[in-house]
Amino acid sequence: MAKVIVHIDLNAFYARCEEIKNPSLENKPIAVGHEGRAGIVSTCSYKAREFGVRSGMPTFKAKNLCPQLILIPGDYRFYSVMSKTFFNFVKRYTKLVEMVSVDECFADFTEVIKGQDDVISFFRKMQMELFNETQLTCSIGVSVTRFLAKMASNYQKPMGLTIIRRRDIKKIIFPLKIEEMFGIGKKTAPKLKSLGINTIGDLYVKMQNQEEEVKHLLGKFYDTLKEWLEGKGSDEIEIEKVDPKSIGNSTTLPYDTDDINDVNKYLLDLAKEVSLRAKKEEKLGYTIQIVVKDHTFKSYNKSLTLENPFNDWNTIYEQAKQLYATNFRETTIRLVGITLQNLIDIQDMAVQMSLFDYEKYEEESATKLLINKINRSLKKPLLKRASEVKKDGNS
DNA sequence: TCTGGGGTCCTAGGACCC
DNA sequence: TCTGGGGTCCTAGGACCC
Repeated sequence: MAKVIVHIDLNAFYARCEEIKNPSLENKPIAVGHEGRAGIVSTCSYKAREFGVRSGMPTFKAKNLCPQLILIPGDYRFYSVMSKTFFNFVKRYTKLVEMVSVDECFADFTEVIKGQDDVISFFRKMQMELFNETQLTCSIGVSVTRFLAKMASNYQKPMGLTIIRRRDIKKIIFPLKIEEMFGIGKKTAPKLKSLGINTIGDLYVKMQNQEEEVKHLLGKFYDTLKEWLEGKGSDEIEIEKVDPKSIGNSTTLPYDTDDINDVNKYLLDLAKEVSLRAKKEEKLGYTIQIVVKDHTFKSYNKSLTLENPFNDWNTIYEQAKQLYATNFRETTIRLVGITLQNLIDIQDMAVQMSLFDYEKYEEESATKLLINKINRSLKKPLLKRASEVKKDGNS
């Protein structure tokens, strides 16, 4: 029996929040984002979109398109409160809710819908209820898989409601432009177009006629896409919060620079930020990665995996500094970032060691990492070498 | 005055072990 | 003795999403 999978998307969420805070902004072109170097539009109102303003657009460009655009700095605390209100609202209907980001969720309405003879009216009522209680507007997509529900919520905005049954795929999904397909971005779309694929339906047809060509282009993704288009994609809702796989921070510098001392100052701030977040999440990481964008916007990653996991700012900073110095000393850069990867739970680590050892380990991890590094290079047992190195260190 | 910042997942080559 | 093949880990880069 098919499930009823719903995707709910809050329309122009940040911009709508600003309108709720200050109703005089309603029906005006507004955007959340900051001015100046590297300022971009985070979200804009539908009025602003009429002028061609889009999210991700540099703010100066948005201003050019729409001189009367009202730029508002983000009030992320307020957005977070509104976001929680939204999720709590959905959870009143079903506990099977998966939050995908601040402004969207998947939910399993299979049980809720049983016995409802007018599904459309049911979701319309829900949509109005959300609006009346919170002033938030949303688009709702109802289908049998996550992919189709997502495509459905995207089909009509704002305040859209779209139901896609399996038999509607050809009618609703296939005529859409290929770039409107979830998972196809601005790199893959042109490649598909060069094969004569302009719509999602074209893609599906080519999957039958020119299988090898399309497969070569899409790799492993081919099978996933095919399943999606046949209505056989995943219909599972993940209720539990997913464990982060990495924790990172990055920043665009106020000016391009090749001064390593300048960069180190930013690396220090980033290291502290990453450390703080890792500790809050109770995670340690084995791998540190730095990311750099040069003045032409090309990005580079360099990473390093250590023997023992860590999350103290000191180790993060020292390793990042090292990675930077060995790879980018001569580069003029505009952005730098640090990411901690290969994460494990602190508990898992602490259980293996005694708590006492763990606390000590945390304090000394920077020293210990160094010891391990030396040990590895000498290929000698840890404890023996550690005592020797300590002695050396004290002398 | 081009292009934020947070992520996830995939690919591919090389090192290394057996 | 100069050479196979499988598996895993590490690293770098790229595509995509919100």
